[in-house]
Amino acid sequence: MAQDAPIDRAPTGQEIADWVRQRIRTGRFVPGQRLVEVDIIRQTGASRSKVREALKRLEGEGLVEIEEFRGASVRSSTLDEVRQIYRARMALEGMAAHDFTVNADAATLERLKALQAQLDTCVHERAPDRFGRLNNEWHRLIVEGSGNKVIADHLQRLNVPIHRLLFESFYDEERLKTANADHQAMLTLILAGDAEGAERAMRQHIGDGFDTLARIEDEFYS
Amino acid sequence: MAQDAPIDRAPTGQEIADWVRQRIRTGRFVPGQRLVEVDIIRQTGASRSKVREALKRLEGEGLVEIEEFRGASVRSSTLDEVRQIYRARMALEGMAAHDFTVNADAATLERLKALQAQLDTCVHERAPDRFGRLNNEWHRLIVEGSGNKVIADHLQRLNVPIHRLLFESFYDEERLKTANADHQAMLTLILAGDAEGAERAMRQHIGDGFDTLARIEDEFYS
DNA sequence: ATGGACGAAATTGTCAACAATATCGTTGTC
DNA sequence: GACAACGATATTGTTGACAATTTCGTCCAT
Repeated sequence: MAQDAPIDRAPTGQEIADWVRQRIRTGRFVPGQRLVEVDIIRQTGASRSKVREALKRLEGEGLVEIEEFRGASVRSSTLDEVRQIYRARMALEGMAAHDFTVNADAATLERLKALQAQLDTCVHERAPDRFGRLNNEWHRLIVEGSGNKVIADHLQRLNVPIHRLLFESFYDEERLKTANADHQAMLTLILAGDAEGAERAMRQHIGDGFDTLARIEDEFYS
Repeated sequence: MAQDAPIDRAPTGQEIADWVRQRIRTGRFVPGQRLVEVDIIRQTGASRSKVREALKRLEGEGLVEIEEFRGASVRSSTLDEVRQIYRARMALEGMAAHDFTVNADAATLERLKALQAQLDTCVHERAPDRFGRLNNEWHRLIVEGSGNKVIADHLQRLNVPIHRLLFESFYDEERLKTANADHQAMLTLILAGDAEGAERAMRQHIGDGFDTLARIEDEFYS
């Protein structure tokens, strides 16, 4: 599933960008780490122009930082910047939840119900890692099902730098339970057609997610 | 103020991207128009690598479309895509209005009041063009003053493809009046510290903006 | 040992030439 | 006149070599 190996044919700039993004998400490229062109060339088999193109693209997305004659490095986010990202997520994903309630078709609703059942299982089995993955799918399903590609695109960009953090919280079992309860409540609101309720719930849910995260970070740094 | 002439020293990729963006905003590059590398080189004095870098960057922002061996052209938005953009704006700028109410300092509030006074004058003098410019400043002040740079950044990207549309509506005098009334009402809510009220008002205001636009487009195309 | 000066190596930035492809006008045929 | 085949031109894609700058190790004086 997750393509992580070098690519056989000559990769396009977009593919290299994807490759780097993935490695940032999975934590193989950590914040501050320098991204040396030759290394990427060796690992992907791409030409230098393509690598440089990809790095420029990633700079545009705010994922890497490029200094003149020093090259690219993975940008690190302060806690305050993470807070700002979460605030943007609250706005956009809240809107997505609203529009999902209005627009989602029957098949998508079924998929959401099925996903919810799987998430419930994870809670019972105390499987935070699997919960994290399914949780991501759950959120993505809402966003894609809202029918707003612009919002989906911006949310995807917002999520990359915090991707790893999205899993952190679920090792706290209390948080895992409340998060799942949030999802169940949202599902009920969605099925009832209460778009504004779903939006409020989504915003609250994401806001709580950040609060948990901030608490963890505080403990970590104190 | 608006720098439109070629640049003297060798421009950076970012500067060329800005240059192209500006020309798209001001309508000198219209949707569908092809952006030939040599032309941009001639007009900016930049090297080809830089121009190509800039175009790739703009592609990443969704502003231009690049086809293999056919080059870059200005992307055109369908009415539905504009609707999606407005929906994203409602979410993000609504959140910005909320946070502005909580975070804005006294100096910024004064600037907002001054701007509002200028806008009132424009309504009296029936100056839709000036109103459009000041209106943009008004919205930007709210966003910048909210203290959330992430949201500010995403909003700026959202606005570029619809920049010209933002002026269209104000040639309808009715719209100009209601828009200004909206601003006044929002200012009152902000000064009263009613963050949630300000957010609701902002969302309503932007939603109405799109409705007006959609009506104009409908008339235009029928 | 510490710190500075120097130079080699590593890394990024720039440019120009060439290859691949698309575009457009011309010609010839029906 | 319509249309296909063809070639000339224009345009974009790719590569490699070279320049500019930083980085890092070495040597030397204190």
